Amino acid sequence: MDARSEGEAVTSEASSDPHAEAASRLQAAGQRYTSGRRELVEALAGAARPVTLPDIESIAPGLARSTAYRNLEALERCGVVHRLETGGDHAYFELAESLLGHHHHLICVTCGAIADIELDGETESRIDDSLAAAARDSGFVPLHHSLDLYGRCSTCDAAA
Amino acid sequence: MDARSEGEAVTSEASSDPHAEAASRLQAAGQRYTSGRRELVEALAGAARPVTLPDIESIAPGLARSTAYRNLEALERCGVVHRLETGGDHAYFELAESLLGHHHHLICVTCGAIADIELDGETESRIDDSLAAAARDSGFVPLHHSLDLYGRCSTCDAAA
DNA sequence: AACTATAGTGAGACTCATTCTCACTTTCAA
DNA sequence: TTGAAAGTGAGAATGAGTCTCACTATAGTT
Repeated sequence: MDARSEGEAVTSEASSDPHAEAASRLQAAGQRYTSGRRELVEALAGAARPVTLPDIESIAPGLARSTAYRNLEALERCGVVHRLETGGDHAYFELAESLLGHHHHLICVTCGAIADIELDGETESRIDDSLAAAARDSGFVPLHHSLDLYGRCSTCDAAA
Repeated sequence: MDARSEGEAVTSEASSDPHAEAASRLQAAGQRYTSGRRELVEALAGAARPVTLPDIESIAPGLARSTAYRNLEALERCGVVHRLETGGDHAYFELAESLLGHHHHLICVTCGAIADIELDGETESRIDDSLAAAARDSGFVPLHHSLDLYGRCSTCDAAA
C-alpha cells in the first residue's frame, strides 16, 4: 500500500519492529507467526535490499523451498512482504512499504542487483497527483505505484 | 484515449512508421525483416496496449510459438519492442518508446489489464532530476525509468 | 539462373522457478 | 487430552520461456 494514501506523511520506517508487525498482521488473518516465518522476516530485515529465494536460502538454510515460497505468499497477503518482478530468473522479495517506508529501486540491467532509493516529498506528491489525474480519466482506482530506475551499477559500469 | 493508431503525429520523437523503423533497425544489426516479424510488429502496433504472447497468437495465428518468442527478443534487442514484467503469468510486449513515445502504465491488480498513460512534461522532468540525483549518490548510471500505477480498472472495481 | 553463405523457421524437447499435493506435525482452544 | 485447524517438508506437477536441429528462405555473387 502506498503510505501516502493513509493521509499521514509516513516517510521512513513506519514500524519499529517488523516481527511485531508481522505477528499482529498474521494473527489478524487467523494465521500463526511460526519460527520459519520469523526466520524469513529476519532474513528480509537483515538484507537491507531486495533478495531472491536463493539468497534467502543461503541466509537461512534449512527452510524447505516450498515452505519458503508458501510463507512469502502468506506474508505478502498480509502486507508484510512485497514481491518484485524484474524480468530476471527469480522474483525479488523485500519487506513491504508499511515496514520499510515508501521507496523506489535502482536496478542494474547488467547484473540485476537492486538498491533502494527515496525521492523527495515534493516529487512524490507531484507523481501521485499526476497519476491520480491520469487514473481518473480512465475510471481507474489507484492503489499504489512503483517507480524503478534502470541503469548500470558502479561495478558493472567500471567493467564495461 | 487511443492517440496512436496509424502512427500519425503522436507525441515526442515517435517514428512515423513502425515497419520502416523495424526494418532499418534490423538491417543495421544484419538481420532481415521477414513476414513473420512484420506480422509481430503489425500485431503490436494494432493492439494499442501491451499484449501477451497468447494475445499475439490470437491476433496473428500461424506463428510458431518459438519463432514468436525468438523474434520478440530480436526486436527487443534492436529497440523496436519493449518487454514488461508485471508478475502475472505472461510477460507483456509493446512497441518501444522510440516508436510509441515515453509513457507509463495503469495495471489492474485484479485482472492484469494494462493501459498506457502519459504524464505532463514538468512531472517527467522532475522525476528525471530526482532519479538522476539519487543515482549519482550511488555511482549508478541511469538509462531509463519505468513508472507503473497499480489499482483496479473500472470493470473490476464495479464487480467488487 | 545457379551457387553459396547466412539468417530464419517450426516442432518439439527441455529447463527451471514456482506451485501443488499429501501425509505428517504442531498449535490453539475448550 | 482431544479435536480441529494451521503449518511443514519432500517430491511431483505445472507451464512460460528457451533451446535444438533439420529444413527453408533470402541476399549477394558470378
